[in-house]
Amino acid sequence: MPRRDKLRQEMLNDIKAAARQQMAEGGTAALSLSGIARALEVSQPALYRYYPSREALVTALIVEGYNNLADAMASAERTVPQTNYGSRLLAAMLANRVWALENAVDFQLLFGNPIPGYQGPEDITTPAAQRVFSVVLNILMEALAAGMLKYPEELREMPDNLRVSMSMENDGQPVQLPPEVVYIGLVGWTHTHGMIMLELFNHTRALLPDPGAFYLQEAKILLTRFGLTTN
Amino acid sequence: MPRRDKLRQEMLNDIKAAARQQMAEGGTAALSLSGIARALEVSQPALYRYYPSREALVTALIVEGYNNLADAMASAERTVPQTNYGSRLLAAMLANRVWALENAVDFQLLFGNPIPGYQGPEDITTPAAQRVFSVVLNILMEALAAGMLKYPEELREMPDNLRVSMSMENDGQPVQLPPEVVYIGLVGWTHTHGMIMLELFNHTRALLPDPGAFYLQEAKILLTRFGLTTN
DNA sequence: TGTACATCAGTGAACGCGCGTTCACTGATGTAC
DNA sequence: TGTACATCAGTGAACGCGCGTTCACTGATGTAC
Repeated sequence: MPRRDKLRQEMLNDIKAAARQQMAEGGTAALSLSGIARALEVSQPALYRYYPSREALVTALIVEGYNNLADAMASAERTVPQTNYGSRLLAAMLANRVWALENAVDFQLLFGNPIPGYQGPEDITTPAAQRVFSVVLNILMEALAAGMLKYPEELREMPDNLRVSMSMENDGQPVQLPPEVVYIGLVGWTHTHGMIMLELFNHTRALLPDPGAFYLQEAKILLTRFGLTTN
Repeated sequence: MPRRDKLRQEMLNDIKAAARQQMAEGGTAALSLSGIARALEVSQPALYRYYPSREALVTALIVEGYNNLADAMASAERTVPQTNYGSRLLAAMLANRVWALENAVDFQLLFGNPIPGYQGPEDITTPAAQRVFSVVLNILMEALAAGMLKYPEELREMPDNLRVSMSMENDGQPVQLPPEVVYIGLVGWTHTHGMIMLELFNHTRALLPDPGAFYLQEAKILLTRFGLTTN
């Protein structure tokens, strides 16, 4: 890579890092190009060499955020023996919480209030978002194929208005997922998401001495509900 | 009430209404005194007759929001016969979702990203927040007293780091709640909160054809987990 | 290896905008006697 | 009922600030021959 291109890559990363730093201090709404320019000691118009607008920078941060979260979950899950589906799911769920707490502003960017005046290009952000969910769905699909996944009774005859539909890319091949698998994924996602959100914004502080232990316990209970064990 | 005082009350309400209107259009971060002044066709400094600062207005909106949510849940719950604890809880849970969807910005104000530069006076906001949770806890306490609440197995011997502690005012008397009851409340709260948050910010749109049906189903399953029935 | 040109990074000045807050002031509404 | 005074609502002007974006320009880095 030519020298100039390398410097450009570094600058792109520096801008994103400064943006995150800024949001970490003043919240997601505090993201401003002028602040970034100040932090990097360049003039404000210089940033337009790298991102055509503030919106474009936000989009880049969001996409990178989804990818980082998905990577964190995937690499946590990969440390567990492949056939131990319950433990793999547990690892992914725990990684989700840890990532959210350690990257609180990124998490807010992805799952918090919509950014004022920002209308993200969905064709770019939604595939990135699906990557996160796919980490979990992949494990569920493997568990299903191995006959280790138990459909709970209430799903035996799933009413039409609950039939979740989703297809997933697997080695480039679009695969239509069984509604039950997506449903199970959603149950887990909604519950863990709620725990994370409430902990992140301090709503459970006065109640829960150890939110991590609570999270762990509920995650395990979730797994047993679908016939999966961990150890 | 003297005429001037009545006008003052109306103005206080008009300001809050305009603030909500403004946030509904541009998100919670779009709340600005100048915008409110414009909408009400008064000069900007005039607002300082009513709220000493922007912060004070935000605090008022938050407190009112918690109270409105608690009222919505409480009045939904009260339409059900008192001894039908499961149905009362279900009504409260459903009211929670409906209120969040119908008052999306208020909900964001209460449970979304912290407001930039705003450090709320916790001695004012936390009692208001507790009122919401108390609606649910009260029903659980009554169900417990009636012997209708089933502690699930995993709570038989609750480890210390899961012992949630909370006391509640009941007719002015502070009552120490059994950890198990708070725990059950938390399980319900975290799960419903996650479903609401993800639906509110459109993260489940591509997956769930009918988020309301999903919510209802999960709420019912939650109740059966603790031995409560609905009908 | 050297030259001529194209590409790119970055600057300083400027535009137009909205924001929260303070201040001295006017005029209307209420209160005490 | 009338008068004198205090309280309150609201105004216009001003302060100081930060923001995103555009523009014409300079100087450095890379490329073609």
